[in-house]
Amino acid sequence: MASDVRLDPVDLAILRELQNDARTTNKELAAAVGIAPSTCLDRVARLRSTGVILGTALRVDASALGRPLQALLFIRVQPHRGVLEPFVKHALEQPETRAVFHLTGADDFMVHVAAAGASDLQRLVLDQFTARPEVALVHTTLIFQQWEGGPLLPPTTSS
Amino acid sequence: MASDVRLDPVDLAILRELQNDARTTNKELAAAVGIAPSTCLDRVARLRSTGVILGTALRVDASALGRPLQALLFIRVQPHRGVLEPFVKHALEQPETRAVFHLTGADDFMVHVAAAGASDLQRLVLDQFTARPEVALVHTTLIFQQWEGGPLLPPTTSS
DNA sequence: GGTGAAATTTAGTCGGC
DNA sequence: GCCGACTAAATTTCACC
Repeated sequence: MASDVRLDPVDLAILRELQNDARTTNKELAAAVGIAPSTCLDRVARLRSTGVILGTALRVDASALGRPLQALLFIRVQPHRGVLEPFVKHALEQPETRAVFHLTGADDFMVHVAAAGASDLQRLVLDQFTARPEVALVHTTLIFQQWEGGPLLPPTTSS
Repeated sequence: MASDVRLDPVDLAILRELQNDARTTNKELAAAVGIAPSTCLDRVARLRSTGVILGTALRVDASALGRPLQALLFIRVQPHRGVLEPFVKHALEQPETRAVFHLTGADDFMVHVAAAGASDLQRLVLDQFTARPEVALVHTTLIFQQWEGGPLLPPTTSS
């Protein structure tokens, strides 16, 4: 549903604009990319239906919500198929979990969490991860600061 | 600007709704949380002005945009103040970069990237990171799959 | 701080090019 | 595929509680 979609320069301009601010009105968006509002509406609808645009997410301040301590948990699980799905499910059920990554390498998973403080993080790691039977090892790293990259756009091909 | 903001149950309901779908109309949102549309507009505006809501981001499919290979780069830099800012700036300037994290522990930074393929990733790591003088070591891990967590909400306090 | 109705802006539809 | 006029629905303002 989302592979090899043809994106012309106008589509790319739309994606760039909306990634800066997904609340941009269709009218402004059309003016910014140089097409009529009705055409712009079609373009965005197509980008949605083809799966290029997956949705719009609210960016919230974790500190303002009382979760100022963010960390990465690197986790090794027992090498059996069938433990992966329950593990991921359990990780996603924790309110502190922001994202889960299944990785190559020595550590099987990385879980990005936002905790209320050191004691909350300690409880999360020990009770919700280390204590689980399929979890072999948890290594915790704190996040000092983080930055978001610019708009995600296709690689520039010289074809 | 964003610390110790008082959030009542209505605010939390608004945040939960909008994190599910940031395009929810104000009318629907008001109905969902049980207040008048105009009141709801005030609430959301306050959440924005107080910095709880930082913005709305478009979620795009990296594969659909021709960047199907995502990876984490763990990077150690020379232990001198003054190298951090230029390094972060350079990392964020790469079109493949999705996010940059400054970490505790042996590795100073983790850079989340989305590449067009193995050769693009190789070029990125070698030419844009390993080649830089302040970079001491780069360790690359591929991402098999990733999941997003649920809505980020304040910890439930029993006060 | 919350509300309901009015005024304004926007999204979304449709026939024609 | 793109445009421009039209309809429907939304946002936003405001006087009042």
